[in-house]
Amino acid sequence: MAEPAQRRVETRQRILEAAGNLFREHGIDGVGVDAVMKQAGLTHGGFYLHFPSKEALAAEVSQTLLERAAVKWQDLSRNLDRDAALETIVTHYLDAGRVASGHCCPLTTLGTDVARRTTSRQAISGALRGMLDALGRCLPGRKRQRALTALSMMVGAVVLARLADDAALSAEFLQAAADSLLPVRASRTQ
Amino acid sequence: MAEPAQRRVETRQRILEAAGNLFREHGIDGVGVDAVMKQAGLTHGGFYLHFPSKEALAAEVSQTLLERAAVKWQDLSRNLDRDAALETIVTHYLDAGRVASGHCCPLTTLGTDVARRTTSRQAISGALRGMLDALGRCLPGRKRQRALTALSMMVGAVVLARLADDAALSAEFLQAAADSLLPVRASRTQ
DNA sequence: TGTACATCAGTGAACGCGCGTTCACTGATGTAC
DNA sequence: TGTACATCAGTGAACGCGCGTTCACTGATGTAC
Repeated sequence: MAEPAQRRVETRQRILEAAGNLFREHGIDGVGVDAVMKQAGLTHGGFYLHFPSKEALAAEVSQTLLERAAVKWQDLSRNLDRDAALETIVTHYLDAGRVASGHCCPLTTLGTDVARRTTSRQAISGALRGMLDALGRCLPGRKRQRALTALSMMVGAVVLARLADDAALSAEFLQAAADSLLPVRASRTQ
Repeated sequence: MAEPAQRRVETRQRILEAAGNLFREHGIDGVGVDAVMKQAGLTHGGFYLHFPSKEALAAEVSQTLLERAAVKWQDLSRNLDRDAALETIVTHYLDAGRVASGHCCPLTTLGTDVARRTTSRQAISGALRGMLDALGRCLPGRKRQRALTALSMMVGAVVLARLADDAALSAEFLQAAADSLLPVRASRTQ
């Protein structure tokens, strides 16, 4: 069966997925429309049946990825107890494999790209607020302050881990951030 | 007098300076050779008298800016007492005006750009180590661990402050990081 | 059930703009005599 | 001191490639009769 409308939605989704991976790995300016379409198993001409421009795709990709992360954190922080939620969020975020492969948080890979484009700045702030809320729910004490510094530390650690050419230094950044954010676990993690 | 060799060096320096500012503000891919040369008060044709390619310029710019920061931190950490050095480094790094104007640390504005280019990754790691050493010298206790998390937090706070479209949220990130890193001052800073 | 037609996602050649790079030329400065 | 020449940083027109975008066409699927 697979009625045409359904098929169309699936194709669009494949393009978004392909772009999400490629943009995070090589940057928005580092990937052409043809590469995205090839990755999605199509040819470049069909792109404009699904998106009005590359810029629009970039905006939707970063927005979608960020919202997905924010929603996931919100769910975790509501459905697990504090410590378990925090540990899940932090260890997943700082996972060395994901960082190395580029499948990591769009804040760290597209942050500067997106900061320079006007498009969807507002949606990004919304996602940021969602992430901060979720983190605050998992943290004791001065929640707002601690959520702000925790998010900063996670983002910075991933940015720096990707920047260091040396795997050992990369790992140090990720490990130090994890130990600092999950003090109880610090002793047995390593 | 101003012998020609001297003049040549100065011109080259002007180009580097112009590129440093423009690249940090708009990204490497967001600025053309012609824009850099115009900012330096020249026309684009002369660029290749000073640099073999735009890519080479980008590598030298990021390397120079990072080394400059690393050296400055090293000097501060050696010539001031601990608390004063730390306060100078942190408040300067997290200065809201500099962040907003784009004259901030190249780690936060060129980080992802540079992470994707092979050029000069090694020099960058060198600068990172220098910054970590300097920070460690200003911090008590487990110096290495604290230097890693402090640098991560500063970098992340600036990245997030630039990403947030809302000035209040921006300021929150910078303030929270400063308060966390300079606990003694926290009460009187605000 | 079979044939003719309509729809539309996808194809791939072509277009055109932006930008990195090249090159013949200019004009200011320094040197030789 | 003045004139002729050499040097070379800088100019700006031109080139060509990459890439975003367009468009005439294809071919598979669904509908009418």
